[in-house]
Amino acid sequence: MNVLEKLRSVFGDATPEGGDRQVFMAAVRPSGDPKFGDYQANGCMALAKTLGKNPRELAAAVREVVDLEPMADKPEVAGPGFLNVRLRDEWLSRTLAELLGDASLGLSGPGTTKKTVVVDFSSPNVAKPMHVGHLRSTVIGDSLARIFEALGHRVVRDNHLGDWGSQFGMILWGWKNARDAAAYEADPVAELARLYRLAQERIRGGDKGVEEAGRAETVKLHAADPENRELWRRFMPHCLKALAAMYQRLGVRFDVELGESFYDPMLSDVVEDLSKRGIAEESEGAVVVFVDRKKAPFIIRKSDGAFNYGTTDLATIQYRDKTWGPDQILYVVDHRQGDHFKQLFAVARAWGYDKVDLQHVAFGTILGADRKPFKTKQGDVVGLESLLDEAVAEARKVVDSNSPDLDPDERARVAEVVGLGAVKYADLSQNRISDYVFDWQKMLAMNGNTATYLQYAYARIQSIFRRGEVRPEDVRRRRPAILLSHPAERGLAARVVRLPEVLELAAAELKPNIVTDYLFDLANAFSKFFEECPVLKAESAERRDSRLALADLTAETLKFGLNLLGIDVVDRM
RNA sequence: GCACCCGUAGCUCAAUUGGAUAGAGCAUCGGUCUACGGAACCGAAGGUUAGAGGUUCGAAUCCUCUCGGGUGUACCA
Repeated sequence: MNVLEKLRSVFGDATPEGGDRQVFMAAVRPSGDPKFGDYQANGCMALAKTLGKNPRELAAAVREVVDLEPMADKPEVAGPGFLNVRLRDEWLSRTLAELLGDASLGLSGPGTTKKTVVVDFSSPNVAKPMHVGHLRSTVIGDSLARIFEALGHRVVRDNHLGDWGSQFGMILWGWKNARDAAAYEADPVAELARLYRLAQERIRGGDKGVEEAGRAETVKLHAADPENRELWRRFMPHCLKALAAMYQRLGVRFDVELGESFYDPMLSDVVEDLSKRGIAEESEGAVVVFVDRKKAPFIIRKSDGAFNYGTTDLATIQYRDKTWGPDQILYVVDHRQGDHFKQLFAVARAWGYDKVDLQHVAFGTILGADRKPFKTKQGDVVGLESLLDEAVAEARKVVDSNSPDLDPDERARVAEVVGLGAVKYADLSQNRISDYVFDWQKMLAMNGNTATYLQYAYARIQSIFRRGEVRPEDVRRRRPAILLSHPAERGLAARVVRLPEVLELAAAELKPNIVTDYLFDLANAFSKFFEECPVLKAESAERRDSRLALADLTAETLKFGLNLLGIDVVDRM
C-alpha cells in the first residue's frame, strides 16, 4: 500500500470548487518535520490565490470534507493554510501487521500502470579495461533497472557495447605494428589494452601517421575487410569474457548486450530513409540533420562515407522500438554527451519516434581531489578492478579486527560484500549532475551514511533473533499485535510503511539517492529504537513479540532496499 | 563567441521540484557502556544558500544582471 498515493487520492476528492485536482493532489507530501505530523497537504495556499479566497478558510473547508478514515483523524490546519495529517497508531499497527507476511513489503498493490523501460547503461568500450569512469553508469543503471523491476515494470537491460568504433582501428594498428605475441598468449585483454594505449599515446603526441593508419583500419573493418573482420572475431570473445567477469563480481546482469557492431548492417538504411523523408540533407560532403540552423548539425554520415555513433544511436532507437515497444528509454551516460542526446532525441522525434519517452540520465564526471579528471599518481585512470580490491581489502581489515571469531572464509565473504557495498553506495548516495569528486576516504568509509551502516543495522537485527533463538518466520506466522507506545517504535513504523512511495518517487525522478536517503533514515530510526527499546528483555511477552516483528520488518526493508542498490547483506559481520 | 550545467557548514553532499526554524556524513569538541553487536547512540559548534535586484502569502529552488567554476560546440564515442 502506497500511503502517499492513497492520501493524494483522498485529498484529490476534497479539492475545492474550481481548483485543479492534479495540482491539489501533487501538493500532498511527507512532512519535513515530525511535529507537523506525518504528511501535509499544501495545496490551499496556491489555490487561495487563483480562487481569490482566504487560504486558512479554504483549508478549514477542506478539513471538513476530506475523509481520511481509517488512516487518520481530521487534519489540522496550521500556519498560512497547511493541512497536517498524523497517521493513527492503530492504523499503522494494522498496516504493519499485514506487511509482516508480505514478501513484497507492500509493493504488490494495484499501483500505477506498468510500462516497458529500456535501460541503456554501462556501455563500455571493449578491449579497454573498465575504470572508475564506468562505475557510475553501471551502478546507477543497474539500480534504476532494479527499482523499475521492483515496481512491476517490464525492464530491458541493454549493454550498448562500444565494439565497433575507432578504438578498434587503433587496436588493429597496434596488432599489426607492435604486438607482443607472448603477452597476448598470456593475457589477451591486457595486451590489447596496451596496444590501444600505445596508439593513443602516439596520436596524442602528434603522430599523424598512426592517426591515419588507425582510421584506415577502422574503415577496412567496417568495409568487411577479411583480415580485420577475422581479427575482430578473434578479439571479441576475450574482451567479452573479461567484461563478464567484472559484471559477475558486481552482481550486474543484462538482458541483451547488443553492441554497435550489431547495428552496423542497418545504418545505410537509416541514412537513406532520413534522406528520403527530407529530414537529412547533404552538407560539406556529409549527410546531416540540422536540428537548429544556428548550431552544428547532427551528422549521420561522414564525408568519407563512414557512419558514426549518431547513426548507430538512431538505428538503436528504431530497433528497440520495433523489438520491445518501450514507453521509455533511459540512457545512463556522462553529462558531457548532453548535446548529443538533445540532438539525437530531436532527430528521433522528427523521424516519427515521438511516443517513446527518451531520457538522458546524466551524471557528472569523476574528478580527483584537484578537480581535474581523476587519475592516479602514475597518470593512469584507476582501474575498476583495483578500486574494488582496495575497498575489499579495507573492509577485510575491519572485519578481521572486529570479528575474529568468524572463520576466514566467511570473513572474506563479508569483506567482499561490505567493500563492494561501500563503493556502490558512495556512488549512488549522490546523484548530482555536477561533477563528482572521487575520494578514497569517502569510497572506503564505513561510518556514517554508508552501506556499511545499513548492513550493520541488518546484522544487529539478525543477531537479536540468533540470541533469542527465535526464527523470523515464526514471528511472521504469529502476526503479533504491533504496539507503538514508545516514540522510537512509532518512528520506525512510520518509516517502514513509506517504502512503496519512496520507490515510486525514485523511479519518477530517476534518482537512486532517494532510496539511499530513505534507507539511511530508516536505519537511523532503528538505531534509536535499538538503544531505547529492549527487544528480548522487553517488559512483557506481547511487547517482545511486537518488537521482534518491528525488527524483522526493518531488516526485511533494509535488505530489500539495499538489493535495489545492488548491495547485499550478511547475517554477521 | 554561443549553448548547457553548477556554486549550500572547514570538507563531501541532501533538501520529495515554490512550503513552516536549510538537513546529513566526515573532521573538531564534549558526553553515553557490564552491551539484544561501540562498524553504535546523545549533544555542542559550524550558514546573509557566491553577490545584487525582482516575482508572492512563502525563494537554495523561478526571472534579470554580476562574479566564479565546469562541460560541449561538423565529421571520436
